[in-house]
Amino acid sequence: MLSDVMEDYLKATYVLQREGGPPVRTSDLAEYLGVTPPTVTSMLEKLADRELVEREKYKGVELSDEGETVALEILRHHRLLESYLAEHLDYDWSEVHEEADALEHHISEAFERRVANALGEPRVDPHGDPIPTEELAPLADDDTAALADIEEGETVTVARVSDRDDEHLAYLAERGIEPGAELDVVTVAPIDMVTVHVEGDEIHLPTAIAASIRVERETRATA
Amino acid sequence: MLSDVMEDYLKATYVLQREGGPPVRTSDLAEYLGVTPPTVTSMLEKLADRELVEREKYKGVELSDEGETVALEILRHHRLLESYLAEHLDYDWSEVHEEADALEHHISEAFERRVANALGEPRVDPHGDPIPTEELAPLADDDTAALADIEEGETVTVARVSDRDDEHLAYLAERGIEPGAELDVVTVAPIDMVTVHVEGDEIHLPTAIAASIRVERETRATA
DNA sequence: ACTAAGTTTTAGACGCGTCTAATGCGGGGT
DNA sequence: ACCCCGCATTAGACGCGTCTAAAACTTAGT
Ligand SMILES: [Mn+2]
Ligand SMILES: [Mn+2]
Ligand SMILES: [Mn+2]
Ligand SMILES: [Mn+2]
Repeated sequence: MLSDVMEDYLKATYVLQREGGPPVRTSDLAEYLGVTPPTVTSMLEKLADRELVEREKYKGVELSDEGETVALEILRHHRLLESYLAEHLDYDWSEVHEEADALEHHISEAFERRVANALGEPRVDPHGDPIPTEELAPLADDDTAALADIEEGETVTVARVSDRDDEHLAYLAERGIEPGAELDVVTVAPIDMVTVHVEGDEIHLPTAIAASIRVERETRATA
Repeated sequence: MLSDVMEDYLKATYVLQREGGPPVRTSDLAEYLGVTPPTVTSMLEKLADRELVEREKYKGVELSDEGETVALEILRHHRLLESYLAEHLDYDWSEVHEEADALEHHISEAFERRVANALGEPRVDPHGDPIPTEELAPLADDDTAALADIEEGETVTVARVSDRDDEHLAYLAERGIEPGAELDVVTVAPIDMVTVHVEGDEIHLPTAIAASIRVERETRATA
């Protein structure tokens, strides 16, 4: 009953709302989705009519519970697909995103279930992002920090890497910076640069990239 | 560059052309695709403009070489997906068709390759239909006969079952009539019915169903 | 050769998702 | 308080894939 495109707007709104908080603005969605602002406005009207978002004109939009559920459903598809491609079809975790984006709107509930089952009901995808449960319960708040904000001398564990950019992902993959990796933060931003040690290697990361790596401070997650 | 819908028209044209020969008529496509004849006419014009079909007005349409290649590509996706779902995701061969139909337009060439590889480059799908090669070479002509046309007393091997109808498929699956099964044809059409023995069981098949089961007479294929 | 039946095409419309150009709103700096 | 500027919305258009209703063609039967 919802088009692919509507599902993408809802997913985008969810992601942006999670990182910037509501309301999500027209221009942010336009940029995220690669579309012009008037296009977003008209879609947002449609979504508001269907009560998938609450819209305040000129302010932006916030997902309704129903809209959030749709977003979680698509996110579950996306992340399950990424996990499956990586685990069973030999994809590298840096090339998995695009394929999942194309498929996420077209799989049945049966497919979702069987893939989840084949994977053993995973909780996180290859980038470290949480996979919504089958019941689509709201996700826990994110309590990680950006690598760019860590102090020199700290040791942290990589929790997530942004799946938004293939190039960055490939760059990090080559250097062993992936969810679960331990990082010693050596220097921060002598000039727009973070230097870390990982597995004995010294790696230099532009701040733009370091900002998209989320880390945990204590090793509390090694349960 | 081609829309999903165009791909579906090309695939449908291929299938109909294979079973009825060219030209494929507007109304046949309309019925096959569940769409009205004017809709087909307008799509066929578009396809002819792009030289994917040769069209003779009021007569019908025949695939160009390029159109056939597209059709084979989609058919390859479809049948590879069906095979993969059956083999690796625990689908029954009677429920595989719909999922493949939804996914066939959205997988990448990389996905196609990895799935083919995981399956060991299969030649036929779970319904016994041939899978086009990666190079999309034209398929060999079909030399099977319809079960409905077999004489009483013959023993035949099931080559293919039509994947068009879930209900029929489930019916046949339950009774062990699947590609590779040996059938003794006991009686033909006492009144619209074919009776066969398979694995010791006696099965009665309405002619409508028997017409959609393709069989081989000699056991020559047991190479 | 004519006509009726059936099929195909033309004509005109609609909803969707998108765009560009023009207009409208609203908050921050003087 | 006012003005500007940036952002958002409105207005109007377009291509796609679909439809219904009307017209045109084909063909088979007399
Ligand atoms: Mn998507
Ligand atoms: Mn991911
Ligand atoms: Mn299809
Ligand atoms: Mn099949």
